[in-house]
Amino acid sequence: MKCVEDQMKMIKKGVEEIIPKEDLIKKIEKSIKTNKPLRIKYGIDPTGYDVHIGHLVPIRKMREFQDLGHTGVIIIGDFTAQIGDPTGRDESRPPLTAEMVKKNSEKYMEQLFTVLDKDKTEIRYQSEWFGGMNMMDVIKLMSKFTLAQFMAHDTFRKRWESGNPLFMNEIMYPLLQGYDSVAINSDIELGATEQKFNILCGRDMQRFYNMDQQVAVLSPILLGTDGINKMGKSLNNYIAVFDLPFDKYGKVMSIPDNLILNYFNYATKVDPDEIDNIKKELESGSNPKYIKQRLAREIVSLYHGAEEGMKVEEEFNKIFSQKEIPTDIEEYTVSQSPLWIVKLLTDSNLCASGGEARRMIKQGAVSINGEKITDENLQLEILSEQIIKVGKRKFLKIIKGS
RNA sequence: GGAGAGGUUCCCGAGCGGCCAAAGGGAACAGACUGUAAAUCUGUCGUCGAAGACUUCGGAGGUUCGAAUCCUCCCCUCUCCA
Repeated sequence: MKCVEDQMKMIKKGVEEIIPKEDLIKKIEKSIKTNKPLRIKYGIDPTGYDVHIGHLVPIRKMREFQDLGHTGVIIIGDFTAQIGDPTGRDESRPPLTAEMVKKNSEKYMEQLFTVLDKDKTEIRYQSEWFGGMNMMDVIKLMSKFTLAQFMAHDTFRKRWESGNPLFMNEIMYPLLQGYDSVAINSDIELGATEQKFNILCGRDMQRFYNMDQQVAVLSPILLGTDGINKMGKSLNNYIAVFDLPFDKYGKVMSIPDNLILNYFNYATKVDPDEIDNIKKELESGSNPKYIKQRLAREIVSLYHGAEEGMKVEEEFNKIFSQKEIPTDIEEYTVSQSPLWIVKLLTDSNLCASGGEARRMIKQGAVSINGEKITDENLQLEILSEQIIKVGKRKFLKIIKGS
C-alpha cells in the first residue's frame, strides 16, 4: 500500500474540497497500520439509468481510491429515489416498482463499471436497512436534526423564500442519505460539491451513533454543454455514456471554448502536466478548434477506444468542415413512387410533423443528392440510393422497395 | 379551520370577453457567416396535403353570437392568521 503522502497527493487531484482534511490523513494512516481498506461511499438514485460524464467525475475518484487498495461502496437509493433529491429540479416522483429499481440499477452499474474496478466494488441497497424500519425508528432518525439546520441549507431556503412548495418528505432526503453512512460504516463519501450538506449529514449521523465520522471528498460540478448550467438531464445539456461516439464527439465540440480546460481536467484521464501544456497552447492564441477536437477525441476514446476516437473525428471533419456525406447512413425503404416530399419527411421521422417538414423546406434545409429542395409540393420520383439531408446533421438513404 | 394570491403553449412569464394559436425572454430548430454542433446575425417555433379547419391556457360544467379571460363546483400550490 502506498504511503500517506502519496495517497493524499492522488486523492487531492481534481478535488474541490476535503472536509476535514486532518481526518482523512488519520484514516489513511490507520488503514495502512491495520492493513484494512477504507470504505468509499457513493450513492445513486435508480430513477433512471442515463449516466452522463458529469456523474462520472466522482466515480473516477472512486476508481483512484480502488487503485490505492480501498473498497468502493455504491448505494442504490431505492428509498431516496422515491423522494427525489431536493437539490435537483425534479418535482413529483412516480413510485418506483421493484422491477424498475432492479432494471435501472443494473443498467446504471453497467455504465459505472466502464470506470470502476468490479472486484473492489460493493453494491448495497437502501432497502436492506430501511426496509425493516418502523415508525419509532423513523422518529428517532428525525429527532437528530432541527428544522433550522435544514433551512440554513441553500436549496431548502431558496425554495422556501421563492414561495415554491417544499414537501416534508424532501426534508427526509438528507436524513436517509446520512443514515446510509451509518449502515455501511463508510469512511469517505464522494460527491459533487452540491452534495456537501447531505454528506455532512452523514457525518453528524455517524456521530449520533458513536461511530467514526466519514470524510467528505467533493468533486467540482461539471458544467453542461451549454457552459452555464450544471450538466443534467432536465436541461438536455449532457453527454451520456450511452451516447453514440459521433454524438459524444459533436457534443464536446459544441461546448463554449472557455470550458475546454475544465473538461480536460474533469472528464478525461489526461495528465495534469499535459493539461498545463494545453493551457499554454490555448493562451498562445492557437486555434481552439484543434484543441477542442483533441478533447473530443480523448473523451470518445475513453469510452469507445482510441480507434473509434480517430474514426469519429475523420467523420466529423468530413461532414462539418468539408460538408460531405457521412460514411454510414441509415437506410429507409420506400415502396410508393412518386411520393410527396412532406410525407416522406414525416414518415421517415426526419421531421416531427408536416408543419415542420414544410418549414424545413421553406428554410432551405432539405436537399436530395446535394440538390436543394424548394418546392414543398414536390412529388419525388423515388430512385434507389437517394441521399436525403435535413439540416446539418440528419441524413437518410432512400432505398426503393417493390 | 379562517383570510388573501395564484395554476397560461418545452421552461419562465404577459394577457383578464372578440384584433389570441396567445406579447416578451430562454431553450430548441433552420439559414448566413465561421474555427466547430463555438460566437454573432436573421428567421422559424400546436396539429392537419396549408384552404380553411381542428385541438390548446389546472379539471368538469355553465353564461354568451363569441371565453385563457365572466359564473359554479372540484383538484393543486403559495402567503398571512390560528
